[in-house]
Amino acid sequence: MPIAFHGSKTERDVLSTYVKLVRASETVTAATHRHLADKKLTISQFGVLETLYHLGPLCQAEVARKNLKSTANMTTVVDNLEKRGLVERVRSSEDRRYITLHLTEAGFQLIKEIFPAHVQGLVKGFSVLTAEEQQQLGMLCKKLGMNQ
Amino acid sequence: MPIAFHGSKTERDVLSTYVKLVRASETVTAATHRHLADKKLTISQFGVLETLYHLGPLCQAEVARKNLKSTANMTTVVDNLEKRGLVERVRSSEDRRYITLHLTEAGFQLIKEIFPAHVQGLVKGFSVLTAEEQQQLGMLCKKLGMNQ
DNA sequence: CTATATTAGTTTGATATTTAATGATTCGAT
DNA sequence: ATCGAATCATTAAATATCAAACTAATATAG
Repeated sequence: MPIAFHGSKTERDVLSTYVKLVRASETVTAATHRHLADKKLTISQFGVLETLYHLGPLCQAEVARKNLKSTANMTTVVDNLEKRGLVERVRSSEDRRYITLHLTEAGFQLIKEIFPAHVQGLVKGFSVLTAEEQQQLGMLCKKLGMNQ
Repeated sequence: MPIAFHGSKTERDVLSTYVKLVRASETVTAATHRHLADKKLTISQFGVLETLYHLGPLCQAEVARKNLKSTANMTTVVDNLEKRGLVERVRSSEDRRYITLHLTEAGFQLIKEIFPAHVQGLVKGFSVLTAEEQQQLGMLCKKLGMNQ
C-alpha cells in the first residue's frame, strides 16, 4: 500500500527541490571522480590532496573542516595516504597538539597530474547550464550552505 | 607553498559553483537528518524506510536505484533494518531472483512518526530562499542531475 | 599557580560504501 | 531445447564515516 505524501504545496515543493539538489550534487560528483579509479584514489583522498595542493600545508583538523568531515575520519584517510607515501605528517614544535600535513613529492606530482582532468570533468558536467545559470545556481547554493 | 589555481575564468567559476553545490547539499542533509540520531537511524536506513513508505513494497535493487546506491550496499543496510525488525524480506514466487522489501508494523509506525519532522527540517533549511528561488534551484539542479 | 575547559589527534565500535567475484534465476536468440 | 547474456542478491576485501571515549597539550579563569 503505497502512501503518497499529502503535505502542503510548500512541503511537497521543498521535498522535490531537495531531491533534485542531492541528485545534482551526487551525479556531478560521481561523474567527475570516475577517473580517480585509475589512480586508485578515493574521493576523500582526492579531497585531501587537492586541499593541500591549493592551500599548502595544513593541520588535519583544518583539512577536515574544509572537507566537511570529522577529525576521526581524517585520521583514517590520512593513514591511507601516508601508507602510499603521498602525504607526510609533521608534528608542530610550537603547539604539539597539531600535526601539519605536507604533500610529498609523489603526492604533489600525482595531484598536479590529475587535477586538470578533474576540472575538465566539472566543466563538461556543468556545460548543460549557461554561464548565467551557473552563476545563479552558485548564488542560491551559497545561501543554502551558509545557513545552519 | 600554496598553489593557487590559475585556470581560465570558466574553470574557476565552475570549481566555485561545484563547491557551493556540494556544500549546500551536505549542509541541508546534515541539518535535516540530525534528529535521526534520536531514533538510532542512519541516513541510509531512513532513505530505505522512506522509499517503502511512499512507494510501497519494492525489490532491493529498485530501492538501491532510487537511493543512488549499489545493491551490495543495500544488502548491508537491509540486514541492519531487518535485525531491528523494521523491514521484512519476501522472496518473490514469480521470479525467484527478486526479494521484495516490506515495512513491518514497527517500521511503518516509526517512519510515520518521524517523517513530518524530516519535512519540517527541510522547510526550515530552505526557508532562506523564496518560493521562486527554490523553484529556480530545482530547475537548475534537475538539468544537472539528468545529465550523464 | 592550579583547576578547569578546550582543542588536536587517535582509538574503538558500529555502519556504510564500493568494486569484483559468485551463485541462482530468468531471458533471449538461435 | 539449449547456450549465453543479463539480472538479483550475496559475499569478501578494502576504505570511509561518525559518535563517543580517550590522551596529550594548551589556554583560561579564579
